[in-house]
Amino acid sequence: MTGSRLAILEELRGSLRHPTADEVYGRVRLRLPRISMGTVYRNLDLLARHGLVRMLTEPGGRRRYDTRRDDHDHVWCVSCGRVGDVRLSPSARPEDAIEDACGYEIRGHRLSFLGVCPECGKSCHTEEGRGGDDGSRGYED
Amino acid sequence: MTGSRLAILEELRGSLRHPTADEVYGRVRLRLPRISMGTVYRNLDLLARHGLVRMLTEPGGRRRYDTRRDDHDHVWCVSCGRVGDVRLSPSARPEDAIEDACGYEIRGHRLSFLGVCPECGKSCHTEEGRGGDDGSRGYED
DNA sequence: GCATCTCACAGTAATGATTCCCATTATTGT
DNA sequence: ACAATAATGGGAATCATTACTGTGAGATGC
Repeated sequence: MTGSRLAILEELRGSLRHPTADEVYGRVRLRLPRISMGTVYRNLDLLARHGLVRMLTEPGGRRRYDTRRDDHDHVWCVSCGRVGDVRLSPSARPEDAIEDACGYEIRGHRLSFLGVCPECGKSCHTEEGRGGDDGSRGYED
Repeated sequence: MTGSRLAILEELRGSLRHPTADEVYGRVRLRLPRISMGTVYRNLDLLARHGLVRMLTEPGGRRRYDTRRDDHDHVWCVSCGRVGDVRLSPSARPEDAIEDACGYEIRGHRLSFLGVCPECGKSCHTEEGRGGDDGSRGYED
């Protein structure tokens, strides 16, 4: 755990929102003025890979980072872009419970599963993890 | 509905997968060799805005397009990147039902809601749709 | 103490996806 | 047909992210 890595993690933890890499860069630079964008990306990726932060992909493609590690989902404001956290009770139908949980007026949702397709599952069994590609995106969310 | 717009929609409908803009471009260019990337993006966006296609954002950020208009969710293979469609019965717990529904070995999911946050909801009522920004991403998914 | 090794780093160039711009071309209404 | 309007092609610009390269700081061994 190097100095810049720690600074990145701390800034991320101190942030209420779910900052983009660029926002993290801006904050960390106040402490370490010589830090570079590459270092921020490298460390965010590394922290995500080790499960210390969660990487989110916003509708549109930009990435955001989250230090909450418990199981929760997200609400994106289609107007201003802000991101909130939500926890749903397991039995509730998402759309029904969500408005109460976060106060947003819900317009829709995205539900995507990440997994291994039957073809890849087969080749994994025979080739035993060809290329280590398997699960390389498991830290994304 | 112009010629290129129709060609884009037809190629999209003829595609089994969920192609990226670049893949759509490649296919449409076989028919209309002079079409440009800008036209593809402009029309995909326009078709999405009108609800004729659905825009997806893959983990990592690239966009894909889908012509199925019924309510369904997606499975992404973390190994090869292919995307599948799934329909869940409304009462089922996603993770439990999903493996049967698509044959993927599920490693995780992304659930995000798109909505209008309380602050934006308030200013909408008073300013009545300031800038038409509201809902500009409502066609995303 | 000194040579060496290694790793993270800053700085910068390169890439990939998407958007913007503008002169030209197609489409539409009359 | 003709003017008004909208869409297009081609290329440049932008944005987010990744890759490359040389440097320095700290660990390791002698």
